[in-house]
Order: sequence, then structure tokens, then C-alpha cells
Amino acid sequence: MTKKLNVVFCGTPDFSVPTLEELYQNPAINLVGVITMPDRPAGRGQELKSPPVAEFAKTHNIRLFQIENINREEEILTKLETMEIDFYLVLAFAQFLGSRVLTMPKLGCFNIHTSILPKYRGAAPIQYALLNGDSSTGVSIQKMVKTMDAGDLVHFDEINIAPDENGESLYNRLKLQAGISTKALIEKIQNNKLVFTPQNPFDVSFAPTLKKEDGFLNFKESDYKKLHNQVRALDPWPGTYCYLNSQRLKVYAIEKLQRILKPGETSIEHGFLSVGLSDCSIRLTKVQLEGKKICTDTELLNGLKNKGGEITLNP
RNA sequence: CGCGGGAUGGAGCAGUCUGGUAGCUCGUCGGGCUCAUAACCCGAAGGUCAUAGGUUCAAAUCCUAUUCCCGCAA
Repeated sequence: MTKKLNVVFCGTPDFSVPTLEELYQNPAINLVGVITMPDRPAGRGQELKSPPVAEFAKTHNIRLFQIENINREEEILTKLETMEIDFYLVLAFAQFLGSRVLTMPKLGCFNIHTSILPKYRGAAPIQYALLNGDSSTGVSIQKMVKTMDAGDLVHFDEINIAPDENGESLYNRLKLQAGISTKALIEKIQNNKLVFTPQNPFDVSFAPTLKKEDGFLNFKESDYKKLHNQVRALDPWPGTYCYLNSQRLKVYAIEKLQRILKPGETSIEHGFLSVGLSDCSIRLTKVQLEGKKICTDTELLNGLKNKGGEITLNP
């Protein structure tokens, strides 16, 4: 039995939890600490909420540090430096690591990224893979350097994307895959089979953070393929929307129609809320008006009939 | 105490301001018309108006408290 590896985990949301769990129960790992963001007001009512990673650590009595900026915590850094850490594992942490942290562990800091690097460096690789209609993506593990997501690859696993898969599904599959890949990484380290492969600078592409406005559906200027990818990629976050008269209407599902509408033209015939795209027309099959529940377009129109008046999308 | 919307027959909504025993668009069931239909016509069933108090001759409607749902923002 070789010596256990001392590991520190950095992560924040639910996405990080399966990986943390793998570290926690892997017999080769001595999980010496978990670093995460402080509790934050969240949701309606702005109640203080702990990050899922913090919850896991508390439940399993793992040493937990909840800090705003790891690089400024002199006390904690000094403490960690005395702990003979083999490596840090970072997944969805929402903080940058400075050089003091990067050079602290023996093997360095590893980051799990949810695309096959060097493709889609940045915060939203899952959504970008779907937006671009890719047929596969994956999980990469890189040895972190100061430049974001630019370190040498030490491991990756590829997974296929179904043609109609949405963001939520892919997110959940990659969440589990991250844990599996972590296990593989640990085996490589134990067997001394770690290989560092530099990223090809010519293949680099970026997946910058998405904004709410990226979910706006511009019917007039989009073709079906683009709109379909947009709807599934941004489901459930940040979500796609358009305007019904002056109210925001979230769009959860669309369906291609045979009938012809001019680009941007709205139709409410047969209980279908439909609109023309640049190359065909679609029906908005699952929608949600602000403050209302999710419902079908037919249900929405049934209610709107009482109120009278014109119905126009993106007027 | 971050801002705001909502809870009314199976579904989506109107009615609440200006109290007076409930309505619209659908769905369901029965019947009719049609070669046929996402079409049309006739009829029927189905609601203690979120919950608990209060005001009143009378409350979906006014007052108080509670529960649940949702949009925005983070």
C-alpha cells in the first residue's frame, strides 16, 4: 500500500459534489480540506444559503474553509503550506488561484474542465458545445497555470451529445463524469503514469460567461438550427425568452412547423403560438409568462382570449 | 426584511378598485352535421372562489394572519 495522497478540494456548486464525494471515499486519498465560497443570500427572500460543497463538507466532517479570496487569506495559506499537500483539485470554484497557491502542492493544482481542451476555455463550455451543435464533448483535467484553462492536459474523457439533449441533461452527465475522471486521474498518479500534454495553441477557442441577454430569441434573424440549439443549450440556465407584446415570455420548447410565415410574423391560429424564422416557421410549444407557471402555448392563448387585443411576439 | 406577479370547476384566465348566491376560452361526456377534420351546431356534468379568523343583513370581492407557486435580481 502506497502512501495516501494529501488533497485539498476547491469547488462551490452542486456540480462539484460528485467529484468531492469521489475524493472523500477514495482509499488512496487523504482529503485534508475543502475550500469554497462564503454563504450568500440567494433566491427569493434573499436568505443566506451555504454552497452545496460546504453542506457536503459539514455533513461529513471535512475541514472546511469558506473564503472570499483564497489568495488573500494569509493565515490559511500558511497553514496549508505546512500540510505537505500532494495536489489541489479545482472544479467550478469561481475564484482564481494565485501563484503562491499554484506552486504550493508537490504535483501542482489540477482543474477539471467540462470540454476537451483547448476547445472552449472559459466559464460556459457546456452551453457552447450545445450552441454550436457539437456531437461530442467531454471532461479534461489540466495542470493549472496562471492563464485560465491553458495548462498541460493530464487526462480527458470524451462523451457523446444526443441531437436533442439540453443543457440540464448534459450538465448532469458531465457532473457525474467529472467524478469518474477524477478516479482515473488518481489511478494515473498512483501508478506514476501521469503524462503532461501541452495544448495546441492553434486549436484554442473560448466559451465566455453567458449573459441573460444571450437567451433572447431573435426569430427574424435566426434559422431553425440556430434557434433550436439556443433553446436547448440555455435550458435551464440562463433560459431563452422573447417578448409577447410588452411582457417577457420564457420559451422552453419549440417545434418546427410546415406552414409558412414571414420572418418575425406572429400567428395564433389553431391554438398554436407560432412565429416565422429566416428559413421556416416554428411553434412555441412550452412557454411561461412572467409571474406565471410553465404551460403550453394553447393554454396560454386560451387565457389570453378573454383579454382581447393583438398578440405580437417581439413587437 | 432586495423588487414584483399569482392561488376562482380538469387546464389557462376574467370578475376583486365601485360587496348582493360565479363567467370566458378550452377540455371531458352525450347528441347532430360531415367522405373527413385542429372545423361547425345543440345539450350536460363539474367550483365550500388557497387556508383560518374578522367586518357586514350579505364577502371571490373589504380587514388581519398563514400556507403554497412563480418572474426579476443575486
